[in-house]
Amino acid sequence: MPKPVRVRFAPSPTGPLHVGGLRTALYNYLLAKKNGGSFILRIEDTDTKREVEGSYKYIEEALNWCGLTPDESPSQGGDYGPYKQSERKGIYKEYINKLIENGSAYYAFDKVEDLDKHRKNHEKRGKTFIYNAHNRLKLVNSLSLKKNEVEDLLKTTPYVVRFKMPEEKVIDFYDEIRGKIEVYSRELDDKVLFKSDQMPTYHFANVVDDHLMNITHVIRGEEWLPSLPLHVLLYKSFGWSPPSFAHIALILKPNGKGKLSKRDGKKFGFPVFPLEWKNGEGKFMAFKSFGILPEALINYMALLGWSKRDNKELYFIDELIESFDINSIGKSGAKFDFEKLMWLNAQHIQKLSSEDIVERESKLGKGDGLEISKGVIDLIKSRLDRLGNIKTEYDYLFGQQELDPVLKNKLINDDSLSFLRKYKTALEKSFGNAGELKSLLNVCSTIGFGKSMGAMRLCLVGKLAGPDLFELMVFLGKDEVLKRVGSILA
RNA sequence: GGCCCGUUCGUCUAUCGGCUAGGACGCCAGGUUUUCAUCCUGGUAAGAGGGGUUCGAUUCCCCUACGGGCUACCA
Repeated sequence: MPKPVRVRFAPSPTGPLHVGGLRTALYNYLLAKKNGGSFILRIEDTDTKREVEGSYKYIEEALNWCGLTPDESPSQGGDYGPYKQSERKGIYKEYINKLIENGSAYYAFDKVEDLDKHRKNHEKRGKTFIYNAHNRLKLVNSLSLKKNEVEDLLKTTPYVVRFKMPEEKVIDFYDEIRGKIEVYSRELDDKVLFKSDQMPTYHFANVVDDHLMNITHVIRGEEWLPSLPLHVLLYKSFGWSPPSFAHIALILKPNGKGKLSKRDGKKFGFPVFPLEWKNGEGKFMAFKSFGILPEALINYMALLGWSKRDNKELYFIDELIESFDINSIGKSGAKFDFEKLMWLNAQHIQKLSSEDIVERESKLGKGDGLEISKGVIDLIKSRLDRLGNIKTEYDYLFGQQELDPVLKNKLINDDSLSFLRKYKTALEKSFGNAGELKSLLNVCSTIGFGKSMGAMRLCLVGKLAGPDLFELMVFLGKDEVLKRVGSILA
């Protein structure tokens, strides 16, 4: 029997979750659900200095909003906890000692400043300083010092634990997306596994946790590809069999210069975070408050770097789970295209019932007291491509608006006023359904149907936009229509 | 600088040696809606460059260019 699929999304709590992280989470989630497996959220908070208050809560809420709810997480717990690395210190200590005992790792006492100096000197000579077999005996560590010196230093000075990278070895490893990759161990360094603050580094904690949590597939960003050989070697040093790995390409800025970053939202004028986030730099736009549906975001993120041959574009989460295939993930970085997201958003909105839209609007919590009725949505649904802007975009459905002065100048004159007067009088007598209102306008029209409609629309809307004029009249009702026309005539 | 990954319409992508290179977004044109939006129909536009391998390369190999990532006691 194959092992149950267990995948994890393992962000660091250094700020809000952005689209790149979200897509990584999504692919993990899809793989898990496709195989009836588990999706685990693990928080990698081994760098206490970079931790940002509120990040964990944000990540959790963002995943929930998108429907990517973990099966195991710090707040829900599970059989493999704790799920926060800062709470697993004892475990790492135990496992690092195993590596030291079996000769795969060693203590190092070099000062940070000394290493920096070495790096700078090498750089000056156009070389790269690599802490590994070529120079480790010239540095300060348990391989170069005598046993008693090491014991003394261990008691008196801060130390780190480094991985003992093999000297000359071809390391080959396999990535599900990229295939076989080969690297020479002499290009790699003796990475720090355990820091002087007694915390593990990413590389070490990640491998230990993935193994202990029975993770079967690691799907993560491409930025980790260069350290995959190290990770593979770590598994070997423990005598563990590694999970399978898939490194997905990064999401790029719309102009193609570098990976999409936090600040790009402001720069390009669209959100990059699911939920709102505030920090010292101010408030960041969010997909949610911008009126993007979570299912549209998920649909778009899935398609950014993954697709089926069948040309299908519109996917719901269940269909994504059904169709998802790790081998059809693309290799190259994709630029974030907000226009296409908006298009998908409109498509998903059209799939919603008016009642659903009303409910979603109310959940957006714009808290201005104005309620959006089902009638409003029925009237404008086909033209909606986002939520949250109905009251500003369709303000005339909630009250009479000022006429656009330019249009007023152009469309309101003696002729159109005389038509409006005639139509108003007729409407007072008979205000029927949309079809009847239309025929009635035709009867009253003295200046041509188009012009009449324009004048009437301007009275009701204030500009030349919006839903079908006669549907709009029915929606507003007789009194309101007469009032708005009357105020122009007055 | 070194190492690793990548490169098909403007953008997201399909193609896994036979291509008149398909779809979607965008854009343009036409139709429906006597307005606008929606919707429908059509159009626009691409395999970075140079070498191989092959009867045949977008597809396989090499080089170059370009893009991206890594090169920390950050993840």
